[in-house]
Amino acid sequence: MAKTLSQTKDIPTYIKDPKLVHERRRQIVDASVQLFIAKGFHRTTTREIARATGISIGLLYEYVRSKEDVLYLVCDAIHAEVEQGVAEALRKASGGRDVLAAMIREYFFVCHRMSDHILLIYQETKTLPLHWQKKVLENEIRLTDIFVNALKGLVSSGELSRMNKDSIELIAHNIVVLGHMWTFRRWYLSSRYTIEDYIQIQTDFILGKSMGGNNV
Amino acid sequence: MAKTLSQTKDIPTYIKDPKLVHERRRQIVDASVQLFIAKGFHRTTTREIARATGISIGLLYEYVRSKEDVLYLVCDAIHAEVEQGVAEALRKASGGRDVLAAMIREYFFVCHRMSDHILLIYQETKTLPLHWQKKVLENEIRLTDIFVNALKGLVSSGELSRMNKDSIELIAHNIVVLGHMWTFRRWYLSSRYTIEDYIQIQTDFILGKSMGGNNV
DNA sequence: ATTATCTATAGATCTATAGATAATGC
DNA sequence: ATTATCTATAGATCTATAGATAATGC
Repeated sequence: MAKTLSQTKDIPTYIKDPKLVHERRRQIVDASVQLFIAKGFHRTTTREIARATGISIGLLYEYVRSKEDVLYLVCDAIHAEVEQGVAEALRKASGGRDVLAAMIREYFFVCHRMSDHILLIYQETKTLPLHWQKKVLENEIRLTDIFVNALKGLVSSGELSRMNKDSIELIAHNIVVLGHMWTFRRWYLSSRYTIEDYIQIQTDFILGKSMGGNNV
Repeated sequence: MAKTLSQTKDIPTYIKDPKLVHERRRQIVDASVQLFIAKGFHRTTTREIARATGISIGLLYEYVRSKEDVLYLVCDAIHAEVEQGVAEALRKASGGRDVLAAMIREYFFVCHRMSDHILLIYQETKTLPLHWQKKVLENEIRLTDIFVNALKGLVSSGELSRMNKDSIELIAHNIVVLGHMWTFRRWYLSSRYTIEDYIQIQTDFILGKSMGGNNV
């Protein structure tokens, strides 16, 4: 079979029908996410992936070139889902008063919902080939930039006090990471705080309302 | 050879001399840390560990029962080093005025120095057997508690404004995690901020000096 | 005589592919 | 006739151990 190679979404395949590629890869990703979350990437075998997807091992390798390709597809899908969740959350948050608090709230709920997925990214990013690590990290920046822009808007509309650009950017990173913190310290935090408590306290912290009164 | 089993530091061994066990394991850990940081746990083979340690593969298995034992030893050693670094840092910080800022500063420098090691813990904790995961997480809490106690001291001496216990605890977690953030976002942050800048901005943020002026 | 160490390898994977077969569309 | 799929397996590991040898201390 003199296969010809078609290119879809960075990963080449021998399957001709792009629709089919899309669908099958979605199935592969859905099966793999579960497996990777449960056992980690390295302890999941390609046979398990094929079995959970409902296809043969041979067919799996028509849709990806390697197990690492699967990991990349998984990371990419998770990011897409998070980004979509965040975009929607921010739409909800905008408009009302106290926009920043609402954004934080909605974003933290996304983290809450997608805990396992975010954790997986933290664990396995380094497992990817370098050029894909870069892609994952770019995704992370894109997410942060959403908050950077929101913060800038609030500053220029006077709802937040003037800050230099470096501070704004870093605070955006802080918000993103404090959302992630709920995922990677959840084993401890969730026994002490509900997600509602967590959001409440963190919002005060981020807005400078906890420590504001220090006397130094 | 009817070997008898001796127990050292949670991991049994057939080697009788405890001093030797300690020394060899230190060698194994030193070699493995490097390898795990460079290639990750799963992509490092036991043969590589033995070779890098300067012992045979057979001898390696006299000092540990499994590759996972090595990972646990590594995680434990890293935590000991971080904790020692932090303890020393906090000693330096205490006494002067602006204790909290000094603590943050010293702690962040520890994170800066031990970037790769902290990152490794984030990546591979989930790889450990459950009862060791728990141990690693307890270590993490112990570290956080150092900050909890420091914050409590500052509150009771009036240097920080009154806060409820939940807030204090969570802020301690925040400080710890914002230190870690420098390690897992370093690829991005270090191109924009020096560690000094980072400490400066984050300290203001934590102390509520960035956003304090928001008008809502 | 006991403890520490090494060599050689069993046994168990696991990824990826070659070659055969089934399904599809002109 | 072309595309999609499956079965069977080559080939390459990798962990862990058995059994042999060297070093140590009484």
